[in-house]
Amino acid sequence: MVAPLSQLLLDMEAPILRAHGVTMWAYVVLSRLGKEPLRGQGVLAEAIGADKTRIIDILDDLQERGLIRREPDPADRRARLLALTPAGRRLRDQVRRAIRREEERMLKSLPAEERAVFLRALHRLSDEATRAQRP
Amino acid sequence: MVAPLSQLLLDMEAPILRAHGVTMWAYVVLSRLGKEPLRGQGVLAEAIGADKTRIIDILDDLQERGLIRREPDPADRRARLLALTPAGRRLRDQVRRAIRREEERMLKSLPAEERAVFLRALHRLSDEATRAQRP
DNA sequence: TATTGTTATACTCTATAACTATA
DNA sequence: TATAGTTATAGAGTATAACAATA
Repeated sequence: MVAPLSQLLLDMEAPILRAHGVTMWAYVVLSRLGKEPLRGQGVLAEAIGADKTRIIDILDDLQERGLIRREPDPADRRARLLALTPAGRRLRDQVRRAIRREEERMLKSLPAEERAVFLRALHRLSDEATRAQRP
Repeated sequence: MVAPLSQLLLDMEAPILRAHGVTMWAYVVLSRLGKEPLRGQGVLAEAIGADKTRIIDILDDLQERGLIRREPDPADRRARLLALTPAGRRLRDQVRRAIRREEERMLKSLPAEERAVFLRALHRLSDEATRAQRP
């Protein structure tokens, strides 16, 4: 039951992401970064459950488009400091809002009370899931 | 939230499937077939959301191991009739029981009432998902 | 000619190993 | 020497196109 639901969500998100010119992983990166710089691409990759080699092209693209800052850490110039630019934050918020709207639509078939319980349970289980995967 | 949960379920199922000597797709095939023959590999592929070319090796293997019957339909010898053998049904039931046990374990953190609501909502949403994907 | 299953091929995603630059 | 990032390569999974058998 979970797998088809996950697939439906991906299919729902795909046109939204495309309309905003980002791939799924690019959006995941934008969602994880904030105004305050994150230290190290490896740390970011680990945080979003991706390989460090996989996010390089994504970061290249986001940087070229002015959506993230990415500069060597003065304290250790091997590492990169990563942060959203204002434009990156705007884009992330736009996409997030569009996706949330669609999610709301999908949840419309559930009565309000049932929906609240469902989301709470889903939160709990997915928290356990992420914790179980990095023990 | 759904994606990590889906991943956790896959990771949980992997060792069970391996212990019983089946891949995920082989188990999906066994789960879909019954005693009464299903007519056509294309129909089966469509039903489990796979490509018809992808299930051929899986069917070859399951047939060699005596877990399914697979014979030309006398009425139209282009198509194949597919059904579980008794051994196939036994294996499917064993795997299903083992997976259900693990799922119960994962749901233990939810209060009984919450769990019931959660599962009902999940049923509803995943039904809508499968319907939405084949309109 | 159209359809079922099969084979061959190409494409995408992901992981692994080798390389560079800093430390 | 060890680590962060990068590049190059290989592998799994999937989809597309061409083919053989039957209708």
